[in-house]
Amino acid sequence: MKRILDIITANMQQAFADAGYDAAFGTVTVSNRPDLCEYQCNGALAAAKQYKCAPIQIASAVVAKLDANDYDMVEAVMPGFINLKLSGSFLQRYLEEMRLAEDFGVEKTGAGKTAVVDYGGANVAKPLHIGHLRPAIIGEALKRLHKFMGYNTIGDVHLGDWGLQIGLIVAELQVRKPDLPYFDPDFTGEYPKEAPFTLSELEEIYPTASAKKKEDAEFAEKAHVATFELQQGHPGYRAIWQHIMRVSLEDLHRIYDLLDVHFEKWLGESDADPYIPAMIQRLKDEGHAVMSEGALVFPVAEEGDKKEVPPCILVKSDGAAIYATTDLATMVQRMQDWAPDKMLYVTDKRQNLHFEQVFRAAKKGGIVRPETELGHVGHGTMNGKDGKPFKTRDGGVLRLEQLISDMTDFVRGKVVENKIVSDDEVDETTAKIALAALKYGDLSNQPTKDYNFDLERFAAFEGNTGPYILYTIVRIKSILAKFGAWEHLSIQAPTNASAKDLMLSITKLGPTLEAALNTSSPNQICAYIYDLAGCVNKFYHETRILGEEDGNLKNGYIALIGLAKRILEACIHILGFSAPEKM
RNA sequence: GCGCCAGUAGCUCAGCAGGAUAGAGCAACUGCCUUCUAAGCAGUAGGUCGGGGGUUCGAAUCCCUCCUGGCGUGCCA
Repeated sequence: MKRILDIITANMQQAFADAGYDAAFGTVTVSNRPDLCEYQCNGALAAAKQYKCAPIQIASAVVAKLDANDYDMVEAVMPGFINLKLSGSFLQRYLEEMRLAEDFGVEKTGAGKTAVVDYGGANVAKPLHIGHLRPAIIGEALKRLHKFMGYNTIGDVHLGDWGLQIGLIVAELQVRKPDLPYFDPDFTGEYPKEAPFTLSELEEIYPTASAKKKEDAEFAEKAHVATFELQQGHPGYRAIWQHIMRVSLEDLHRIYDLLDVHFEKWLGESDADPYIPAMIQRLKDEGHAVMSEGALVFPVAEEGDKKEVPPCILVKSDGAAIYATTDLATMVQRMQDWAPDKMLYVTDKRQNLHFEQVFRAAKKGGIVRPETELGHVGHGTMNGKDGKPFKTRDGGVLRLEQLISDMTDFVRGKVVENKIVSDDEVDETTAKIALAALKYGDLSNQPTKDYNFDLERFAAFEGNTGPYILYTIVRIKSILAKFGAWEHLSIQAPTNASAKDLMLSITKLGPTLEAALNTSSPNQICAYIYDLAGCVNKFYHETRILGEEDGNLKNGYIALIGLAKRILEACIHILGFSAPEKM
């Protein structure tokens, strides 16, 4: 469907042309003075200089040429604004078309394209902690947004499952349990099916080994050797690695499920490993990769750089690969297997320069096509309520699972207190509200900014929060349930100001989603549904819906809130949460 | 040193392809439930948009400069 702004702008441009002025001045915007009008055009002010006459004269001349059929009000006001109000019948037609169209007629800008969203960044053998929350939530929302906009989407968790961290675990395990068959070079039988550690042991082994590495040079050397041998295919170490993967993945799945975050692909650095040798050879052959200070690097500095851009390091001076290498090799794999048009990386913003380097190398080295879109969504840090890094009472890193359960416990208390839902529905309702509070609290901030996590504020049942959005939906659901079948009812022209405001808000869905996609900013969707929910609540407050005696009018009201509900639900689905039946 | 980001109401944040009176939420205060869920709605109060220059008829928004804070800046991810 055409955007309303495009329709009005086209009208306005025609009017400018008809009045003898450059049509380019006819751009219409949403009004910043809703008390005066719904849409405005400031072109006459800009045109005044070029045509050397008073802006109000131009505005008046244009208004005289404007086809007034679609408007309730068209006026030129000092110093030269052109103010517009849409007619009720125009809105009625537009919303009815939205109601009947698939996905509300939002233009599928990604149709036929494939987008890979790389988010998560979980490491095996380490529990998810609060640092993993933002990439998971933001990445999931961006992936779903791309899907809604027509892209074929592939979410990849891109596990940290390779390299020194595994070597450290192998080395530490050997210290603790040297008699295990994995360490016996003469062992020829089948390795045990059971892992030689539990999840909680595993989660303790890694930090212990990591700390030991710093103090114990001999141990560090062992870990490096183990890493090397693992990568060379040492059967015992590979078997341990398999155990680590199995035990860890099961737990990672469980936690991501709690967040309603789902990956299409559970690939990781280990999957990129096989692509590295050929890639490096090719980059060498083509002269992209050169030796520098003992390392093999890919220079990516460009003329006009404001800052010094260091080269991408492909092979360290000790012969090992590094994260830039696996990131590039991962691109090789993705291009080969999926040929995506777009790759989006959701990680901490501090990795910005790294991705700048990798993207440049990917383009220069022909790893991706020249037109492949590469983007880094660098998110800010989630800090504690006091604005300082989030820590547990004893100074440790808070586990993601703990954060979720803290939020859930807090919300459960309120749900029970309200006594609206029956006992056997408490768990499900609580889970939905808690997830909405957590995700909306995060997503309503700009991704790039740091923000402070405040459990009470996010789960507050008033204000600009996830629960407020859910409550609005629940109210509508309650009315619709009492009304009966409503899906077939048609939108009618607005009968009062709050109905019209609600309709105007609904029309802004498409532009909002497009803007959110183009700027990778789910917060724009949050701002939109907050506005929409406000319009719904105001309409709800001012209009007796079920009590309306005029059946025709009542049907129109029902159709309107039904459409609002569908849009709200579509939006929160993109954001990654859902509404309960009651709350 | 160089680069990037941020500085808007007491607090948390929108707004920033220039436009009319800078917007929300929280906190404070005031109204509105015998009527579709008051987890709601309406209102009052609260701001030198970090400072200073400049461009413009018009700047929170663009340019310059300074201050403050955070981050990055070749072999961690």
